[in-house]
Amino acid sequence: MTTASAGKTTKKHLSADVRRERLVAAALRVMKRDGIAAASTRAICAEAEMPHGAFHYCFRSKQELYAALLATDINIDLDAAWGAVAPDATPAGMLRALLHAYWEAVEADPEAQLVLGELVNLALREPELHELPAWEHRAYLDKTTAYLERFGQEADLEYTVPAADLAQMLVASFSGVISAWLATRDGETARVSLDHFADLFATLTRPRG
Amino acid sequence: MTTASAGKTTKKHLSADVRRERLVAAALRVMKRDGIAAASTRAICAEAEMPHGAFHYCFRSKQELYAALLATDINIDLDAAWGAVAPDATPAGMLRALLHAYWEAVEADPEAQLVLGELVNLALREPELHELPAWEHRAYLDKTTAYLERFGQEADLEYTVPAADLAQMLVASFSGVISAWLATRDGETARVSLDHFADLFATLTRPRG
DNA sequence: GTCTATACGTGGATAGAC
DNA sequence: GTCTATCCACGTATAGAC
Repeated sequence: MTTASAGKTTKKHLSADVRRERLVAAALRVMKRDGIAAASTRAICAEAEMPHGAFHYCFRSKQELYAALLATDINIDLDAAWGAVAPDATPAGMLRALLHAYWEAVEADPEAQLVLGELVNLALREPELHELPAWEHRAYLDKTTAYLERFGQEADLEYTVPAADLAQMLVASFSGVISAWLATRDGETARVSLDHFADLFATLTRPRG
Repeated sequence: MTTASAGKTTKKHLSADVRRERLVAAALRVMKRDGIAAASTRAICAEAEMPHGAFHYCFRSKQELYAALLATDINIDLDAAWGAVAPDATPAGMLRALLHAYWEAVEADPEAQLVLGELVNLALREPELHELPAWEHRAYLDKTTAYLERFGQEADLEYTVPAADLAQMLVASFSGVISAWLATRDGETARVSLDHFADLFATLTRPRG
């Protein structure tokens, strides 16, 4: 303690790491609320209750913030969404439950999907960020594939196409339903589509042996 | 002819309508090349070889240009893509041909998909533009539904789900495959997904009677 | 390490000459 | 109707005081 203000609950002298975290969180809030275009470095610092100058000793550039945002898991947490799904139903019922669990998370936070879309679009334009959407997509596919394989073992099922192919289709159809829903906000239609997809994907399973 | 320069091939005194067209076309070129963020009114006017001031007596604001862009059919022309598909194959073969025809158009012009995504994301944020993606999506669904019904009649098929539901799934799965491909640029995987989808959707058809 | 002030470019939009 | 010059707000980034 070299100063006399040791007892004050001052917010100064935060480490650069915690500042980075707060800036990332603040950026996400601003983007969800007002869109990525409104998330200037000034707006983000204001949201984080930091002076504007703080930005550039936490990030060398704004692109670095974008990269940090894409590295955090903005997307739905598959483990959380699928953790509660009962593992002993029929394949069709199982897949329906899976998709509905995921869908609830989407409808609970539409802004997250909007921001994710904006961020991915932006990254696809910047050569330095282009690999990030690819990585995120790959991670999603891997998680889905692993889940399908685990489920196949537990329910004593096998798939008539490679599990990776089925994962691709699951992810693609879900992503497409989200896009449609963001435009129309018609949740009923989205659910109908998901149910149909679940029934279709169930036809790609059969008892093992 | 009130001036002495009657013989010159001057580009002046264009009607506001043709200027609007040229600005919209120029905007699309700039966006495809450099992304929507780089498509400033200045850049667009330069691309259209017009002075910057021309912009604001063709459009009251930049939002008006966005609206004009979304009104033009940036998306794949379904009639053109599907016109060449042979109508006498099996349902699965027919659907494969359909999806492949569409997919060729996507891979032939990836930038169009990037711009479309950027434009839709932008419109979803602006209350005044929010209805445009909904309209475009609706138009796409209607066209797909009409096509499915026509195909059903010609091939003497019926669908085990409403044609509108099937159209939703076609559009959603396709849109999802595009998203994945934009991130990964893995055309082989995209085609595998599309073939699987075609086979699945074929199971939703049966001979009429 | 922290923050203020500022530099510098660019954005959309407009006023007013022609 | 057409175009030039300009306005003003805001973007990222940095210099330099504390």
